[in-house]
Amino acid sequence: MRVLLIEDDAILGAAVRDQIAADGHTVDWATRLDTARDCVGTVTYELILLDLMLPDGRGLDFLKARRAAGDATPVIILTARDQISDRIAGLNTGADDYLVKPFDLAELSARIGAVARRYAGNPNPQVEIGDLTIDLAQRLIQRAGQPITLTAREWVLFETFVQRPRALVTKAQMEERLYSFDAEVESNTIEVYIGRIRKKLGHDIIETIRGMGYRLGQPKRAAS
Amino acid sequence: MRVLLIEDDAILGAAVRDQIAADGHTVDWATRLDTARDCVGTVTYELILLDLMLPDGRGLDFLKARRAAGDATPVIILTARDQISDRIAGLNTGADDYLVKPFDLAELSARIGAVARRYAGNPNPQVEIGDLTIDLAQRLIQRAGQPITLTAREWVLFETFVQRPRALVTKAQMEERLYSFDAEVESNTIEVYIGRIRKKLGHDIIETIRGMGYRLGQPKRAAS
DNA sequence: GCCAACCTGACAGCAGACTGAATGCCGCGG
DNA sequence: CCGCGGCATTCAGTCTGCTGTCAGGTTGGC
Repeated sequence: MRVLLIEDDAILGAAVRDQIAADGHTVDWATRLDTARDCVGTVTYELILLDLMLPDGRGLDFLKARRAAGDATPVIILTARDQISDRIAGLNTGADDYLVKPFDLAELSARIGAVARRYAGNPNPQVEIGDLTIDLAQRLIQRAGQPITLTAREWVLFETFVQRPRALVTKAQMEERLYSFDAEVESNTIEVYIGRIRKKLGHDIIETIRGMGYRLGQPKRAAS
Repeated sequence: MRVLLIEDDAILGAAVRDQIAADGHTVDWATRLDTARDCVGTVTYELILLDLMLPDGRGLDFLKARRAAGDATPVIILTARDQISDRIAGLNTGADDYLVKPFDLAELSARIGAVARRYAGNPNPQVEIGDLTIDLAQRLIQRAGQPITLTAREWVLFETFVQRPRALVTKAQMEERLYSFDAEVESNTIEVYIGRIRKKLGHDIIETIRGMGYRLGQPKRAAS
C-alpha cells in the first residue's frame, strides 16, 4: 500500500515512517503542505496520514481542499490531545479516523490495517504475477503454495517492480532505493541482483529493456 | 462478547461501559475486587478489563490468582502513565494488552476488537504447526500429547508468529509487542528469545530471514 | 564482425545472527 | 530475614551467509 505521511516533527515522523515501512507499505513523507500537494498531484495514494499543525498551513485546509476536489483517499488524522475541537472538525471534514498523540505504533498499524481492509475489500491484498502470489504486507511470495524467500536487498528491488507493475524501472531508480541518495555504486550490483531474483522467481519474471532498465514480465496467461 | 470491567473510577467506568455496550458487547462492571471475584465465579467472560489500583487490593494480584487457577481469559490492563513498572509486571503475570490512561474510547474499541478477533471463531482455536498443536486461548503447546511450557515473554513472541502464519515479522514488531513503543532495547534480547523458543519447540519452527526478520517455519508435510 | 550492454559464477569481507554464560531482579519458601 | 530458583536481560565470542565486486562469457544492435 502506498501511504503519504504529512508530519513536520522529525522524530515522530521517522518513527511512523519506519513502522509503516516495516508493515510492508511504501511511504512518502512530506513535512510541509506544499510538498504534500506535489505528492498527491503526481502519485495516487491509498492512505494519507495527516498532522494538523504544519509549518505552512493547517492540515484541515489540506483535507478540505482534497475532498472538495473529489479525492476520496482515506485520511487518518494525527492530532495532539489538546486539539479535540480540531479532531471533531476533522471528522466533519471527511477524515476516516484519528490518532491522538502520543499514540502507540502498534495502534497505528492496526488503524492503517483497518482502513486498508475497509477500502480494499480483501483483508490481505495479494498481487498475482504469472504463477506467483505476492503479499506485500506480509512480505510473502508463493508459487503453488510454496513460499519463496528473498534476501533483504532482493526484496527491496523486487518490491519496486511489484508496486509499479507495468512501469519501466531504471538502474538509477533501483540504486536510489537500495542505497541512500549520495551512495555511489560503480559496479554491476543491480545486474547481479536481477540475476538472483530471476533465479529464484523464474527467468521471465523481469524483462530486460536494453539501455534503459527493467520491467516486470507479462503474466503469461494460460490459454483458456 | 461478554466483558467484565473492573474499574473503581465512576466517571471513567461509566464511559468505558457505555462505549463497550455501544460496540455491541455485554458488560458487567465491578468496582471492587471481591465483586469481580463473584462475577468470574458465576459467569464465563471472554474479556476482562482490569484497573490496577482498586479500593480493596491490587489488580495484579487478581490477575495472578486467575492465571494460577488456570483461567486464560484475555485481560487488558488499564494503567496510568506513571505505572510503567506495573505494566511490565502485568505482562509477566499474563496480561494480553495495555491501555495507558487517559486513553481514547475509540482506541479501547480497537483493542477490544483485536482481542475479539484473536479469539474469534471457535472457542478453542487450535493451530497445528509441524508436529506441534497450539491452543492460543489456553496458551497451551503440545507435541505428541506432551505439553511444552513457554515463559511469559517467550509466549508473547511465539504468539505473534502463530497469529500470522507465513508472514514475516520484523524485530521492531516484536520489540513493540514485548515493550511499549517508547521503551528502547539496545541488545539482542529478541535473538536470545528466538533461540530459546527454538530450543523448546524445535530448530525449524522459526526461520531466519537475514536483515529482515523471522517467519514461522514451514510445516513439512509429505507431499500428497 | 564489432562494440556495448548485460548475464553469471565465484569469492572475500563483514554485518548480522547465534550461543553460552554471567548478572540482576523478583517471588517464594524455609 | 535470608537463601534459593526461575526468568529477563546483557555481553562476548563465534559463526553464518548476504553483499558487493570482479572476470569472463553471452547477447543484441548496427
